Amino acid sequence: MENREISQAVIGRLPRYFRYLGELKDEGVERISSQELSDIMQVTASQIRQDFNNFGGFGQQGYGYKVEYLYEEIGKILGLDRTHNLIIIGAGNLGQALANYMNFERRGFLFKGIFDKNPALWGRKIRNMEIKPMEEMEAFVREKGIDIAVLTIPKGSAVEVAEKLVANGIRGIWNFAHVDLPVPDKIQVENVHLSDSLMKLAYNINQYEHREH
Amino acid sequence: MENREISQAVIGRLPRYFRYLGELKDEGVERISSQELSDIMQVTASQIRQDFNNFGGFGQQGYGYKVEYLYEEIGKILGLDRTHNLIIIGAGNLGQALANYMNFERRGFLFKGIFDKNPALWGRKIRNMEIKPMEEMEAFVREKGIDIAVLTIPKGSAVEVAEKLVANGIRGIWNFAHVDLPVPDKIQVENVHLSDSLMKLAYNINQYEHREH
DNA sequence: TAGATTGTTAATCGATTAACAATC
DNA sequence: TAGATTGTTAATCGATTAACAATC
Repeated sequence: MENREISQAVIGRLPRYFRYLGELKDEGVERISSQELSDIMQVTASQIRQDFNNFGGFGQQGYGYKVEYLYEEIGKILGLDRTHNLIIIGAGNLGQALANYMNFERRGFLFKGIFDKNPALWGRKIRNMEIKPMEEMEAFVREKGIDIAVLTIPKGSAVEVAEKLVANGIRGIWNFAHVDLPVPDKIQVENVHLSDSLMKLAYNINQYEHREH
Repeated sequence: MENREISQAVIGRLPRYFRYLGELKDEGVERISSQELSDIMQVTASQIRQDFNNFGGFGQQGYGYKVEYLYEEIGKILGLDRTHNLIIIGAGNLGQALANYMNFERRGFLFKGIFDKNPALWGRKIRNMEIKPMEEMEAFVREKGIDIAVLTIPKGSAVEVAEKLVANGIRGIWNFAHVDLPVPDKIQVENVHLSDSLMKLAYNINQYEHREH
């Protein structure tokens, strides 16, 4: 669809646009101007128009944007019109929580398996899916065409597991392990470092105290 | 300690510095130059020096930085030298997973309570802490001096709960609900929108396919 | 003292915002 | 046609990188 490289700053805003447009659509709103959307989302109308125009004109001068159309188009840009096969590696609390979060399936992320190295968990069912031994992971990724692996394992083993995933054709890793993964450029990694996020919150709380106000 | 406003871009990098310095410290490394750290962390030495200098000089010309000292100082900047009282609101899968994530305690985030509106969960124990009814949350926040609330509830009730938290003196919200919280400026919010993160990963995976390579 | 490396200023780059011509 | 609002260029702002003088 598109050859220019879009900045990650723009990409990072797309899911939020998508969310707001989905809500507007559900409320039955048919059209919206960048200014109206600006008021709701607290970003400048200028940024909204710039962002959308990275992907070609979705609007109509003098009219604005058709909510449903824009929603669909942003969904396509995000790749939500296709399906992705996803596995979870690490069936601890967080892995189980993510497995049970049904909403991902709605967006085309198909939960295909969950693995753990702990034998005590093997065979136990989560979302009607048996937890499998880690040893079976590599063949599974290769043979079932798994696109995305969710890493919810301790950081000690994360790098090694990531290497195996890459060797077996994974395309993206959603990394909850508290470590940076050294993978080839062609593999996409999205980090969710929860403790980093909490530290940032702590900083902002304490900082506020030290400011004059 | 500091009056200039530090950009969120800088703050966002501090936890990662903290993590790497902690690892270096554990490995027994005593000193490091910005260039060496640059090689390890894959950011420019210039950025490292600029970032640290936002908070005053931590290094020594001709020598570099003392790892342990720098680690301690960044910890202080992040407010990890004090404790924060934290509650979790929503005892679903994610709330339970976070409650069980012991590591936060090590950083001074003290788990003081967990609440849910579902009576079936009341009294059940997580990390030796009984799940309490939502009705008790407001008084608890007020009386126990709770600083941080972790919101792991559906988006439908998140805004209303956030308002109650604010009214009872909360200082920061770690928001996992898929909605933006309209709170006063003095309340800090750190959003973890998991599905946004997954969509971003999906975009990058699909985008890579469409590029020439 | 000479060498190394910071702290800091200056230059560059990229992202955001403003402005306005194009056009529905 | 007049009014509204986009698409897009230009201006501004902020963040990153480069350069180098200060100094340990």
